[in-house]
Amino acid sequence: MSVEDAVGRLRDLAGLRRRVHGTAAEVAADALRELIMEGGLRPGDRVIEESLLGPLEVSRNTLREAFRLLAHEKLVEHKVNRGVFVRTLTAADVRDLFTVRVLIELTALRRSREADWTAMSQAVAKGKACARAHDWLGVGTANMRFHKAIVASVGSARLDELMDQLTAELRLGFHEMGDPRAFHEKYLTRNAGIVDAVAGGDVEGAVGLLHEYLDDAEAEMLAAFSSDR
Amino acid sequence: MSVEDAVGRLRDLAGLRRRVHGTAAEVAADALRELIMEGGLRPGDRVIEESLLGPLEVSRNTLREAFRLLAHEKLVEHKVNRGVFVRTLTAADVRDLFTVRVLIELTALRRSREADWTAMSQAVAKGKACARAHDWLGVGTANMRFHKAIVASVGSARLDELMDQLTAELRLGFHEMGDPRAFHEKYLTRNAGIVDAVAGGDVEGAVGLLHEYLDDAEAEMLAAFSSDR
DNA sequence: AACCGTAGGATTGTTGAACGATCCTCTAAC
DNA sequence: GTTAGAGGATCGTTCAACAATCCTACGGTT
Repeated sequence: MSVEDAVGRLRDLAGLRRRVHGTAAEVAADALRELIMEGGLRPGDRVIEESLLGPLEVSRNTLREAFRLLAHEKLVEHKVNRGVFVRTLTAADVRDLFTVRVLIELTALRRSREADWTAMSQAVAKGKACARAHDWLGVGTANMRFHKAIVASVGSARLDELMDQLTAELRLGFHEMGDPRAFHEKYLTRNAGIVDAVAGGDVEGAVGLLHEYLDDAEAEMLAAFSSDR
Repeated sequence: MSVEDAVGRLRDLAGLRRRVHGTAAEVAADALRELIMEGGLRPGDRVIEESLLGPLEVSRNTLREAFRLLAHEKLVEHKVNRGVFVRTLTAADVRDLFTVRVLIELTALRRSREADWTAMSQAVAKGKACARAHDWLGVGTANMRFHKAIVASVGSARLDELMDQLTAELRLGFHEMGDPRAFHEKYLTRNAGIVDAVAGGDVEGAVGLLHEYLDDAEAEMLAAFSSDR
């Protein structure tokens, strides 16, 4: 996406949200977040304040508040006197993210009950639908939703919030990897396997499958990161 | 602490930090955070922008950036068009905080190794020293450090950060409870028991003790919360 | 040619004042 | 007693300006 395209897209995103919610800073942060998720701003890109004042139609102070919000979500990095940069995941970040996921998701899956399984299987179904439509980024989104559903079975608002942040960070890494189909499609069937196992009463088997899933995904991301750095 | 005292303390805190750290917003946030932790601002208190501009010697925009930082740490609540308030923990918050603690700390303790135990026992020693000096808030701080040390054995930066936030939130609740000695002192010996068990090779026994500890602490806090609300 | 210090420009950090928007309170009418 | 509305307090946002800092490119020295 060219810079001009990104700027235009930003104006559209800001316009859409302006009518819906909250403060100007939140609207600006929403638009920027979406642009980053779409790939319009890539990891490592510098985000210059002045270039966004026009498209977002906010003042500099408000834009800086929006930057603070995104910095807390770890989507951008704020370097004093140097500006804001779209976050670049390191191999250490990937390892840390999966360490946390393993710790939380395995325990959450053990605690899950029947009501939680339906949310999980709905996410799998959504992923299959996206795959049939060849919407591979949609498959990735559905995969994330599946894992969020696992964590949601704990019923903790703070844990849900943590998982939201972890998935947002992981998504940054997705953009740096190659073919989205090759990366996302194969995990779809594995998710289905986990649902089947847990719904069939084999909780520990499902936990084992989930652990293998996470280890494999971590290894695949790490391989991609070490190859180009 | 009177309002005038709080304002004076704030000016001192800001002056101390101004020579050390980064941006003005961070300095202001540090000073406010410390004031909240010391009890100079109590849960439910409204924090009016204008009243802090003078003591902190920052502009309104900068102060608002500081508020954003504290809001993200959940130390203050930002209500649109109504201002910022020092956060008040609800019973639901307490339950959620302990749910997360149980999930993370039990797993972390299972993974701990000898190097981690020294950090844990150092925290216990620090707590005993504070108790001898009748510094009951220091005992509470040392208790928190003990639990942070448990989580640190996972070796995850994100988990450490989460634990920092959880302890900061819990501290808000401490201020609302009565006698700090009665609340903190008895947990000191239980921490020591956990260290002894894990160092003696009885990891699962230690995990059991930790679980009981957390359940009791949660019950005690919940009892205090339901009594006055 | 390689190195170093130094302008100069570009960008961020911070301030102060201003004005509109929103909420709360107090009053007055019913 | 309840409701409606006016007024004041406070917040949300913008704008313009200046200070502080960083990056780059230039020129001098070895």
